Amino acid sequence: MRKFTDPILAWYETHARDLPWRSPDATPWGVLVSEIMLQQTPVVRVLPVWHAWLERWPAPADLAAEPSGEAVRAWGRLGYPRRALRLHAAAQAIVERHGGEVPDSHADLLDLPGIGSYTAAAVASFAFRQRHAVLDTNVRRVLARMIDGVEFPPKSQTRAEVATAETLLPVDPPTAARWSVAIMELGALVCTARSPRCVDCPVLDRCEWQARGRPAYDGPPRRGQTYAGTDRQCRGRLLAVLRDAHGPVAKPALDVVWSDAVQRERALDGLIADGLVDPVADGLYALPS
DNA sequence: AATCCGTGGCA
DNA sequence: TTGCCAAGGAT
Repeated sequence: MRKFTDPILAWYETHARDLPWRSPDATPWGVLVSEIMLQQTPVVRVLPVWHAWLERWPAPADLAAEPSGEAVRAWGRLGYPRRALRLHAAAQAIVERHGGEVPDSHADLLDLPGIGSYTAAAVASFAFRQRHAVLDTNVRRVLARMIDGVEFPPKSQTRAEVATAETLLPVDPPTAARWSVAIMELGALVCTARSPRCVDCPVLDRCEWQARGRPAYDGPPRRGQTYAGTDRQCRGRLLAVLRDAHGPVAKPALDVVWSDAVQRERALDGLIADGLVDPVADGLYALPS
């Protein structure tokens, strides 16, 4: 397997981006925050929010002491604001269960709100230099191409993918951790979803997809997630009003951002049910306290 | 297992 | 212009 790992590890040494959560100064909390923010959100959009977040809340206890609505507001326009709520809940859980220190075990990380198998493996690897198979969208794509010779991985993660990732994982934990970030970086910078830069690939001569002539994806069609007109867009607009306001907002200020009353009420109810909005009084709404 | 959940940049 | 996609998780 070193025929794959060695060239990618060497490539990473010279091509890795200088991201703040990879700095030796980064704390486990900083790594955890970055991983939550990076879920489905590009690095360039995360960077400024991450800096502001860590400056304001340098430790889990700092965030845990704040109302959850402050986390939602500081989240800004990163998207999927339930992540902010879960990060706040995770901070509280870290204080209550782990004395305010981010736990270093995969199982304890997995028990935290908003942390699934990927994020638990990522934090254990990147913050604590442990050995875990880290399977994100980048890694899955690299493995699909390099090993299986197909352009894209299956829709949902398979056992075979996990087995492949574990087979490639170097034995030495610190080396495994570096490998995990290296193959992710390769997927992010070179083995990209669209227009991969194969000429810059350190394992081009070992890539099965390349050997087959880079055949186009022929699996089941991707479902296009139309956004315009959805509840998600409506929720986004409603929450933006509350985020940009200083205090509680009266109902009419929410009504103006979406014309379909039925959908608007459904979206608002959903936000309340999710804990993202607090109906503080008759006709008044605010971010949760 | 399939859906839902934001947002913005880009080819 | 618009579909695609970006370090997923919860239900």
